Amino acid sequence: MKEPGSAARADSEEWLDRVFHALSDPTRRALVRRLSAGPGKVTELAKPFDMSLNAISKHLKTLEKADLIKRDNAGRTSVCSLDAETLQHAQAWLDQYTRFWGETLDSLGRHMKRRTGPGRSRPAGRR
Amino acid sequence: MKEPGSAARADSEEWLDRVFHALSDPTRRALVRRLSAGPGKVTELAKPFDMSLNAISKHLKTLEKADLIKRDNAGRTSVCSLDAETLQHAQAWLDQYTRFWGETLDSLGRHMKRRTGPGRSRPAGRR
DNA sequence: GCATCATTCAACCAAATGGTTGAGGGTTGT
DNA sequence: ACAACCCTCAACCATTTGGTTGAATGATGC
Repeated sequence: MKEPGSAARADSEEWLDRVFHALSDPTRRALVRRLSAGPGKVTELAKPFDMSLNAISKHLKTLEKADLIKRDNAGRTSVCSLDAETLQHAQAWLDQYTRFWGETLDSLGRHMKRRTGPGRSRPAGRR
Repeated sequence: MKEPGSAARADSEEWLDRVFHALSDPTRRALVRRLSAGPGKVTELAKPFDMSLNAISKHLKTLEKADLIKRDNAGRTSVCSLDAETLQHAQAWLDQYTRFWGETLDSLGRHMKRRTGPGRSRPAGRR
């Protein structure tokens, strides 16, 4: 079901759409933060927020569709918990860009000749 | 003008809103990818895409407002380049959650019974 | 069986998003 | 001066988003 690692071809970046979109909302990030401290029932998760339970339910659904959380349905309550694997995949995506820049800023900057190679990254020789 | 590190108030997560939102669009991610290989003029950047130049201009503006790119205005052309620092800040945010889970998956994973209890799994780093 | 709690579904709304086209506004070249 | 070029601004449109309320579903408790 999850394709971050598997069919990661040009088409299936869709999951990144969902993940980053899910993370672009402060309420949902707050939910992620809360869930990072342990699972919780929906009503419990909703309590701190100044909006209807339904709103939170929708936010959780958004997070779920992004595979950022999973639900454990136990009777009449459903317990949500973080699925950090997806978070890691998102981070891995960012890593493609931040890593190279970390190097550039650090040490690579000076002994980096302009590599006009075919595919590989070429450090922006900026400013 | 950038507050990722400084005023970490509840409100100022706004920049994360912008960054993650900016990254939630495939066109904009493609632009980021392209820019990671070096700066480029707007028309040049727009060429590979199947949409109007104006659309790309707007996407670039979104990326700019998120501090993900910066513009260098040279005469009638404006050259965009990646500002990976912001990308790094976003990654740092994710790191709060993925780091702790990396551990969990690695070592903690096996002696970790399914903790469906309300107890809590493992205190993730707060803040 | 019936009321109640926990959660989701459905309809609705205002606002934002992603795209279009068309009109400018500077810059450059002749 | 003038046309061509690069890019942004403005208006517009369809669709999505984030929120609301109200009803429906389903498990629990009396």
